[in-house]
Amino acid sequence: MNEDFLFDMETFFMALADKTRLRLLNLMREDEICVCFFSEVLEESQPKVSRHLAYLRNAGIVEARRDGKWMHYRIIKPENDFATQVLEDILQWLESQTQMQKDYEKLAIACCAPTAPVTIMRAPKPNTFAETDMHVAQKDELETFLL
Amino acid sequence: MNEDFLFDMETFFMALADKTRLRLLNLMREDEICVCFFSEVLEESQPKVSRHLAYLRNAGIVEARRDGKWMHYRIIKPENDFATQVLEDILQWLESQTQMQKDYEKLAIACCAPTAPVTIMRAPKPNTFAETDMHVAQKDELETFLL
DNA sequence: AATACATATATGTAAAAGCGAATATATTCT
DNA sequence: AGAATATATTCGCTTTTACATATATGTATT
Repeated sequence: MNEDFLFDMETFFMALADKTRLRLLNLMREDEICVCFFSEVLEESQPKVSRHLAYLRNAGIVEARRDGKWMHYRIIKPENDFATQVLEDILQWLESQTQMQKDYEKLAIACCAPTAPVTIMRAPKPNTFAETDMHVAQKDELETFLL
Repeated sequence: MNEDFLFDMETFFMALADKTRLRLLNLMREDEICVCFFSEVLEESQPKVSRHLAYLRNAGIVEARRDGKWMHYRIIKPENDFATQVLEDILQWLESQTQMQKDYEKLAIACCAPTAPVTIMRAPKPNTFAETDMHVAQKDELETFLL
């Protein structure tokens, strides 16, 4: 599907031209993620996260899946093949950035913490971290990150 | 050079999130181009073109070269390797779009026209088209495009 | 140096995007 | 059904962006 009239480049790039949205994409790069984790990890209000996710969804970059009360968002392959290629490049790019790496570590630690913050206490963990046990080293990091 | 603090992804994508700027990039995809050609081909005012070129320049995507009265703009390799990769993908993407193909043809025809429009009469042609002679078929197209 | 022309910048205004707070909706639990 | 939880949407406001018009700057020509 490369019919250009079906895919709006402006909307696509506008969706990527925002730090919050790039951070959201980064957290989704391996797995679908529940909304409350975004809010917790990025330390942003729930409405703000929700609005930015809607923006990404309108641009055809992510899609949502309902799971009871929870909404999980994940990156999808855009309709346009060129967009898909660009998106893959961008995910690699994000992975290379220190800020994004920090966010991602914080997600990992939040998922593995024995006493989760209230906001995500009952929320379903991303599969990537669902089964992981926390190591001692990570417990130490927890202090640093969640303070 | 992939130090992320040296390269602002937001600015980069914001620069790409505008149709006028994408059209400008498309016209530059093979060669540097003089400002008055942009204005002529896109049928946009010179100040508007100039502002958008400044935007692209701030984002580190194009650079300008002065040639007497004329300013030539061309695409440059961004500082960041990931940005370079994305930019290459985007140029291919542009090339695939019918709107962009039309712009490009119009550039070719404007450069080859025997009686150039006033705005570009004395302007230096892009090298790509500087030596080209116009074919009969293109002369016919001229009527369609420049009317 | 004065003029003319090409390009750049500044300014005023309208449109759009972002945000927090409050509210609405959907789902589950009791 | 009603309360509680998770997410989405709306509203009023501020900030940003885009465009048009006007003005300034830089070259070339005279």
